[in-house]
Amino acid sequence: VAAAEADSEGLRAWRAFLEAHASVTRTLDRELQEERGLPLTWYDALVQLEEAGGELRMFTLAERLLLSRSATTRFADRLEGAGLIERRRCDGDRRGTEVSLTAAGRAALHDAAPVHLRGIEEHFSRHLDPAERRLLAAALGRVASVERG
Amino acid sequence: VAAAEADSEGLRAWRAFLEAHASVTRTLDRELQEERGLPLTWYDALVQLEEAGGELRMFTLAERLLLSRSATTRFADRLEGAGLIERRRCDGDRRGTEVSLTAAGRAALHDAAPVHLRGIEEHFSRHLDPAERRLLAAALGRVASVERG
DNA sequence: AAAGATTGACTCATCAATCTTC
DNA sequence: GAAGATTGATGAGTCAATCTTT
Repeated sequence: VAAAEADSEGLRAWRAFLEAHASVTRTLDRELQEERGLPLTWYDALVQLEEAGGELRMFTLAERLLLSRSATTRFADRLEGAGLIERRRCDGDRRGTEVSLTAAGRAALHDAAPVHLRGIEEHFSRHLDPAERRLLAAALGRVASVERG
Repeated sequence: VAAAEADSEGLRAWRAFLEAHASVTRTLDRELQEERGLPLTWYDALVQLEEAGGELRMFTLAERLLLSRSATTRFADRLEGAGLIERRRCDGDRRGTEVSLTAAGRAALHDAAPVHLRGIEEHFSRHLDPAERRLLAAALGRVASVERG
């Protein structure tokens, strides 16, 4: 995903942004896959569940993972097949499905976390000085929150 | 694609980076599609060709688009089917295939460019002041170039 | 009828194997 | 045999339609 012809500073920032995203996410996915056999998307799902206290509704999981509902259904099929999560009909509202981490899911997450965190440090944070980290967090957080809404 | 549990500044920057990427690229793709009927991936391919002087080998196009060779073959099939590019056997080395922009391809590119550039300005650059733009371009350019290898 | 989740048809990516030319 | 490109099988995402529960 590149950009266009003119070369304003904003456009240069955008292109660098795209290139950095592509190269770093590919590297992180490859490392996690090779060292722990876990795709980055699976890791993300486990993180979301853990941060939510171990349990989420399909609907909410879809939002957090930036996936469509149907993609989340199929994704949950795979994670459930691998024994990392469980599905359960909601008690209050039986239209809904609750997804929760299994013991194996928690174990996979804790096994993978150091590799992933090391990767973020090594392939991303390490290239930024403290001021740049703060600025990126603030500036991109602003971009994300405005555009999400 | 989210990240993990600890909340160092580097990790906060990484999360903001991921969120910003997801929301902005989705918006840009949707706008380009709605207003010009062109997927962002197609636009990118046309830009790469134009910047290369209108002609590239499949091999090189694959590298620039960060796609596998086979994905590039199928992608070129679609673009060729739509009349935006042409394939031609290389003169010097007849193993290779040269891809070039057609007049329709150039027209589609020039038709789409203003929409895309406006989108980058509106959904990305606008949220950054001049100093932030410079810093992002420099810092992320560094990340990308080191990680690209 | 609307909300939550799933399924069907389709698009687009990847790896491994194959074909052609060097 | 190796390089460039393509094809086959498969994985994973989307939208539209469907099923169940409210």
